Amino acid sequence: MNKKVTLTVQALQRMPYYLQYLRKAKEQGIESVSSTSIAKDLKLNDVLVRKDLAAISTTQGKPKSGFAVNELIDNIEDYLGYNNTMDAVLVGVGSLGRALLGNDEFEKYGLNIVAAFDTDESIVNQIISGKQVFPLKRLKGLVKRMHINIGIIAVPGEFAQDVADLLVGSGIKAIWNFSLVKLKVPDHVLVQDENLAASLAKLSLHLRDEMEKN
Amino acid sequence: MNKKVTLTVQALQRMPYYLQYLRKAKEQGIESVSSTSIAKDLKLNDVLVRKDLAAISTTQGKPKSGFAVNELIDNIEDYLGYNNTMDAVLVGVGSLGRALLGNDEFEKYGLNIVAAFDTDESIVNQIISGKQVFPLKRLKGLVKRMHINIGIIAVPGEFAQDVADLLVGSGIKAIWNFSLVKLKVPDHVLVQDENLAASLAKLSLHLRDEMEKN
DNA sequence: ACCATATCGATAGTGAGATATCGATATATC
DNA sequence: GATATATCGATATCTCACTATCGATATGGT
Repeated sequence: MNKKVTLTVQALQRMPYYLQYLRKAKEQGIESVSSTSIAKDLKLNDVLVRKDLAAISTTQGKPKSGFAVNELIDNIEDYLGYNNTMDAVLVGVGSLGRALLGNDEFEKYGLNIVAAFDTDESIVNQIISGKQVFPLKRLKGLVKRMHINIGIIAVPGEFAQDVADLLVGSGIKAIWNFSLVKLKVPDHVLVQDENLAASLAKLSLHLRDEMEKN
Repeated sequence: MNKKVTLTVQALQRMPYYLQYLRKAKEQGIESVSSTSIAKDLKLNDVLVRKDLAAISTTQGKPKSGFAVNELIDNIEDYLGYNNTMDAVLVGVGSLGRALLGNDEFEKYGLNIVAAFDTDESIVNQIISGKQVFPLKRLKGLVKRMHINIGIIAVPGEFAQDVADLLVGSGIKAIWNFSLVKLKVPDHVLVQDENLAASLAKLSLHLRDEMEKN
């Protein structure tokens, strides 16, 4: 059973970093870590780390030694649901879609892409990275039959809303959206936007600032 | 010339959405838009939109009509540097790396990947999506000669810091980091972390919450 | 030409998240 | 076994992004 805690969005986003850090520590045979040292290595405030860990940890940290690595790892994995996998379908087998299909890291994070969909005749029925590509018209049936909860949108912006509507109509509960379009969906459906353009914008601005210094 | 304004990080991240929205409006022949309507469609607060646009716009918005679409597009593109391209190198030609190489969208955002690097002998010297893959040892020479400013890290976590060190040593000014490792770099180097695991965490939690309702 | 109203910019208020501080406590050292 | 100290949890404070409100103004409709 999971503890009934509600982390802030930001805290939640830090969890994968903690997990990565803890796993690495475990590999090195370290059995307990302090929030201070985590904070230093991850460039965070130590109180912040302590609050984050306190929120998901079943046991308290001990003065002088800190938190038990193994337990923390279990707690975080449990909280993030890395143990019970989520099934997903992917729509749009372009360059980005192929990458997502081929990314074996996702399984570690509890995501399992069971099938892909596209309208392009030349791609349909192929098997890419071990996943079959189906024609889009078969999406609804498949999603309903297999009780899939997550849809990944990797199509060009102009088709994103249509695909979203289709996914929602098929009973999907969450959408991972790689297009730049703000999707209109019912309240109970979560849209997680992945905004690569925003990252590029930050890079661009930093470079401009650096240039202007010289 | 760019205006000397400093947007907050969050505002900066919204810019690509505004841009996408405005381009679509332009396609439909719309000449002016109000911050109210943008806010409604993008699910943002109208005052927020107004502040964002005021920060980058050269002209003011007019009551009853709003902002001139064409001008706003120019302003945002100018601000985000979509017009003068940034050259980048990519390190790590795994599934993710291939995807990034193949993503033709990046060019629209001003990013141009000029070369890729990997240590895997079987990949080196191949041409993938029109970009040549070089052995990692040649990175420093190439980056220095071509004055590349951006490095993209798409290698497994355990090698990420080493690659970062190499990039920094080659004179790179910004790193786009797709690994989950918090990189240690000098102050003048910007690290932009792309945290897909965090997105998955959000999806996972939302699903769990939805399940518990029933 | 006038009026109603949508939109704007500016200022003040709110709230979530991050940080600083403090006393308590367990452990390592002597 | 006593003491010094690193670490913890709790509370208070601060910060900054976002939101709500208000008067001003230009434009479309009558």
